[in-house]
Amino acid sequence: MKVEKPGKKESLEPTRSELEILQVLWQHGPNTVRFVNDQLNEQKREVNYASTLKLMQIMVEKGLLVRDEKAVKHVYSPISEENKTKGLLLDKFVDSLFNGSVSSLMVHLLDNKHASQQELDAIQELLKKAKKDIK
Amino acid sequence: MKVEKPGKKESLEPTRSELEILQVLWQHGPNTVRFVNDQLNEQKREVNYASTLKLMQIMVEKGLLVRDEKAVKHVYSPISEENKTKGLLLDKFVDSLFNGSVSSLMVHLLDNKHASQQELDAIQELLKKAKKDIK
DNA sequence: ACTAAAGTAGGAAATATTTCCTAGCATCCA
DNA sequence: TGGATGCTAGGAAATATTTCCTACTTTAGT
Repeated sequence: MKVEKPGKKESLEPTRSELEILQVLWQHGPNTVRFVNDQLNEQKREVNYASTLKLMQIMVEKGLLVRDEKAVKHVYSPISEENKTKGLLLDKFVDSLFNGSVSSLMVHLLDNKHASQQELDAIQELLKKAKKDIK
Repeated sequence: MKVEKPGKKESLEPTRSELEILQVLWQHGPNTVRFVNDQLNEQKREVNYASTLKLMQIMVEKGLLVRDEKAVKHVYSPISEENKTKGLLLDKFVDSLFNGSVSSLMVHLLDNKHASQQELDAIQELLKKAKKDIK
C-alpha cells in the first residue's frame, strides 16, 4: 500500500491521540501543553507531559496546530476551525461505514444511542429546518 | 501512555485497514483473501495480496475474523455481526467527537452532507418510530 | 543566591501497524 | 511430467505513531 496509507493519504487527518488533543483545545480554547496534558489526565487517561508535548509539536509540523511562542509558555491553537475538522471526520466516517448514507447512519444511531425524548425533539427541529432549506 | 494506547485499549477496535477489510466482508459475505484483495483494489486502493493476507491473519488472532480452513482456499468471516461492530464504532465516534450528543452530530451531519429530500423524509420516518418506541 | 519546579527541545527507543520477501504446497494446463 | 499460476505461511523489514530520556532555559520560592 505504497500509494495510500491509512492516516497518511490525508495528511491532515488527526490520529487518535491527536484528536484527543484537538478536543481539549476545542473545548477550552488555545492553551499550553501543560494544560492540555492535565486535561487529558483528568478526562481521558494517564499521559506523560513529554508525550503530550511531542505530539503537539508534531501536530504543528503537520499543520493541525499553530504555536504562539511570544511567552515562555507556548500557546497552541488549532489551525482549522472545529466545525470544519469535525465535518471532515464525519464525512469520512459516514462514507467509510455507511457508504455515505445518512439514513443508514441514523438507523444505527437511533438503535444504539437510545436518544432521549429531548434529543429526538431537537433533531426533529433540525430536520424541519433542513427540509426548509432545501426547498 | 502505558495504560491506554489508542487502538490498543479496546483490542477489538479495528484499525483503518482492518475496517476496510471488514467492510468488504460485510458487503459480500464470507470470502477468501484473494477476493477481498481484489475488491480493495477495485474500490479502495492498490493493495498487495500478501499485505491483505497478513492483515486478515492478524484479524483472526485479534478475534475480529474467523477462518474456515476446510478447503485449500480459506474463507474468512467476521466474528461479530456487522450491526454490533458498527454500533460500537458509532458509539465511540459520537462520544469522541460530540460528547455523546446525537443532536450535536446531527447539526454537523445536516450541514455537511447535504442530504437529499428523500433521505430527510426517510430520517423523519425513523424519528417518528423512535419517538413512538420511547413512549 | 540557590534550589526546586516548570517549561521547552531533540532525538532515541519502544510500540503499533503495514508492507514486503521468501518459501512451500496445491491446482491447472499443455 | 513439468511449468505456470494461485494459495498459504512465517517473519523480516518498513513505516507510522507514541513514549521515553536527557538536557537546557526560565520561573518561583525560600
